[in-house]
Amino acid sequence: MHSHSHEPHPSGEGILREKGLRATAQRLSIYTALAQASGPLSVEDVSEHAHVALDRATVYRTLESFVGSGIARSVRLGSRSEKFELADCHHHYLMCRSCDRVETVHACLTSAALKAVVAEQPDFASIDDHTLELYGTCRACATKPSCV
Amino acid sequence: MHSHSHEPHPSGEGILREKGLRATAQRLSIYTALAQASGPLSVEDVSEHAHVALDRATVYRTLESFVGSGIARSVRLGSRSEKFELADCHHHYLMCRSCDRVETVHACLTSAALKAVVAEQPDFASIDDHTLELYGTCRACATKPSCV
DNA sequence: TTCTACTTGCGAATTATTCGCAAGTACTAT
DNA sequence: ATAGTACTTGCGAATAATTCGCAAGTAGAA
Repeated sequence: MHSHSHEPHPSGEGILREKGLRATAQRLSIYTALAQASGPLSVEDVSEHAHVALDRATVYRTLESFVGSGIARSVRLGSRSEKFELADCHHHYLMCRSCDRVETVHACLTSAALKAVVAEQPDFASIDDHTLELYGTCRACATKPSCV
Repeated sequence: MHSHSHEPHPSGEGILREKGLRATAQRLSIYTALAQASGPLSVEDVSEHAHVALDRATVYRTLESFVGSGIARSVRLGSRSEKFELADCHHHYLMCRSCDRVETVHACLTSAALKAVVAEQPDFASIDDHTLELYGTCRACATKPSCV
């Protein structure tokens, strides 16, 4: 509600310029849609949330360039189509097998835990990123007796 | 090369019966293809490696039933299409960003490391599985000066 | 303001995945 | 071994997801 003092996310235009991408209305709109989303968006989701009309190919190409320049990342949480989110914050996902609810986890593995996993892999020089997806049962489903 | 003493993997037929699936030539062939593969296979890979002709829809349906009954699992290592592997052994993947090589990691996170990640998630009752994908640079690429 | 390279929209082409149905066959109980 | 039934398969077409080529539009540099 506080109008235009300073944005929660750094201005989309600044981000795009920084990465050497031209700041078009379409790109800014796609960036804003991602920034305001509560989770990863599919190409269709992006089109629905954007405030300008977007051709499907434009959305694909834009998201591809966002991923290429490190602005966004692609995730595939079991859905048929690819989804995208801003890459500004590393996190993981918790998924309930019973109700398909997806929760974001901001905690992360310690570097010691990661090192332990790759200790036996002599072929890898360095690990610089990772994804972790956790599957389980959320409390609501666990207490429901109908849920086997 | 030792002919027919006893198989490395339990007989496909036994596995299928155990899960309540009819043992057809197609299913056994698909099971064998997965068992002999060195990594996850796409639907097309399965068709190529199977020793009988397989209709595409049959491969999709069979893999779906394998996943449903816990024989196989589906993985999406960045590829456009879904891939499948037998679910008989939990493991993770290490991927080199420079050469796209994918290596299997048999070590796993400790339960303590996992607990630490979900410590702040009051909504989840239990975690029963997880996937972990590691991105980095393999030694070959790290020593190559052309590799930035 | 002009120029040029980068972008977009459109339409069509590919690729991935699913569906409906008739014919085939594994398994069960004779 | 045989027959019956439910589950599977192959085929063809449908749907969904993603990519491509090209002409017109536009951001940003000069």
